[in-house]
Amino acid sequence: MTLTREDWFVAAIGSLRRGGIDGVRVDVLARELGVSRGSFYWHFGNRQELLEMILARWEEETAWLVAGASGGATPRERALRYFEMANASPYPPDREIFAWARRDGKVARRVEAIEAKRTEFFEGVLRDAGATGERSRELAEVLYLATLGWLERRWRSAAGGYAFESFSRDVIDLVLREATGPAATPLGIPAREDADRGA
Amino acid sequence: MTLTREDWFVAAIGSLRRGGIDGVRVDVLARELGVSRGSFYWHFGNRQELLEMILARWEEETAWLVAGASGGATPRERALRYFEMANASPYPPDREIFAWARRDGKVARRVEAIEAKRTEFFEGVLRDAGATGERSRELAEVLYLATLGWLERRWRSAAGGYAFESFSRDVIDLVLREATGPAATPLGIPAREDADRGA
DNA sequence: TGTCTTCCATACACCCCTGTATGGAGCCTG
DNA sequence: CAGGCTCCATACAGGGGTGTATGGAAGACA
Repeated sequence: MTLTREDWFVAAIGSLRRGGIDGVRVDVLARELGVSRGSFYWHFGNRQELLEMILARWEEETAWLVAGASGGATPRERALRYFEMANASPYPPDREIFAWARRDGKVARRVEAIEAKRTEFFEGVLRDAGATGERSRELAEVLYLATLGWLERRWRSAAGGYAFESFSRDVIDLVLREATGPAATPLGIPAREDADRGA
Repeated sequence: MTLTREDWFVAAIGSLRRGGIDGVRVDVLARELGVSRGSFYWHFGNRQELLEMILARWEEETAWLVAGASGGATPRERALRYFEMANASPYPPDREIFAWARRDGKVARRVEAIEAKRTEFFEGVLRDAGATGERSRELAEVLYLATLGWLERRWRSAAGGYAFESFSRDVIDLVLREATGPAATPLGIPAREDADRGA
């Protein structure tokens, strides 16, 4: 019944979900696993090495998402699959990685690179749906930000009873309608600021 | 040049932005303010009292947002004002409060109560725009989640050059079009799952 | 001028955490 | 069954953090 490096990693993900990156502490994990810290320092050089493993594993998530979602037949289905997979992802949670990135510039740069790949995926989806270059970039951002908002809020209250399936369909369809639509005037709204600075 | 309780609070918000709630440490603040921890323990009973002050101050933000945004003439303008104010809020940052809530059930409950007020506001906006009861709740959630996504991502890369003004206008108009539209079939999309489980 | 109040410094006890050094139990292998 | 390898326990040093007790400086006030 000896532990593996992966066992420590799994326990670390649990601590990460509960207490953020600062909650990932080797003595806490050791107590949780019922062993001493001596075991940890055999499998890992130090705590930082475990944190690096968490970040590296998280970085792999996006390739997994994009590969899986790309199997969808239509643009709508590809976006839908991405949402579904992100919602049931087994990887380290985005929220805690982002919180970590806020406190560590090196992490922030790596997170930014991964997010570029994500929006790139949505951009392709929207181009396939008929959006032009500039507009597909912006709408891709809307789609991606919607997933972030959802993942941020879903851990409590299921977003007020609003089911994930409904939410993802709503957002995707709202954006896709815009992408496939005429889009002469951006949104059927008077082109610039007309009724804005009204009062 | 003596310090006030508010001075400590302001310094705490700075630490909160940089290091999350775990980064709010009295000895760090003391070094930052150039005084000893003895000063802190005169103004506050303990660290927890400072954290409570942060949360209480954050709770006040929503009333400020709703009151300010309610001055808008049209539903669209009210939503737009909410977005603008949230984007330039002087209150403790949502992101860090949410991260805190993930680690503390008591905080989570208070956050949930505040979020209910926020979605309630958007719900009213969408009802004013013509959405029915159930639909206004769902679309309100879409709007709110979009603000969360934005606030999560804006700290880096300005969301890929996609300006806040464009983003907020896009999201609001997308949702408002849906709210004011016919909405017989929810989104101009075949009512239930038709092309979904296709391949 | 003496005293009282306000605000902060200093010092102490204590806890939690990291990293390292060392030893030891158990298994595998010849 | 001797030796080596794997995995973990124990013990130590050290840093960083909280909270408390006590003293002290500086102004208000009579």
